[in-house]
Amino acid sequence: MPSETYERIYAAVRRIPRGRVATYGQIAELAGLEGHARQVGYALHALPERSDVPWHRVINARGEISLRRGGDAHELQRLLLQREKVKFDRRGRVDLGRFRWRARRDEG
DNA sequence: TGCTTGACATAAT
DNA sequence: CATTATGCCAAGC
Repeated sequence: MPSETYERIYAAVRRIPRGRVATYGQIAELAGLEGHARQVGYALHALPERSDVPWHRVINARGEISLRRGGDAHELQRLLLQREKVKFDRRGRVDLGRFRWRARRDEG
């Protein structure tokens, strides 16, 4: 069982609705880790691909998939997002101005 | 225990 | 909007 911090992060990621994307900063804020966006990415890194957490809906503040080359995870994320009707830019970036999910406090 | 790295964010240029 | 520099906390060695 992971640390309680991770649990909070996973819970926040699960709050992301379909067809929307959220930035690490948002997840951190929802998880109560405002300012610790790195830990969000780190938690997702430790997340198994068999997990029920929609990690693919989490991207960086630039609307780009930060995953490094050498792994297929970044491609998988793009495919998963495309299945969510999320449009990608020519440079492989998402228009946060349209697909960015506004977190809600009274929701859930 | 201490240094380096990391699925990032923000401010400055 | 892209690039560079700095800050934050946790994991890995």
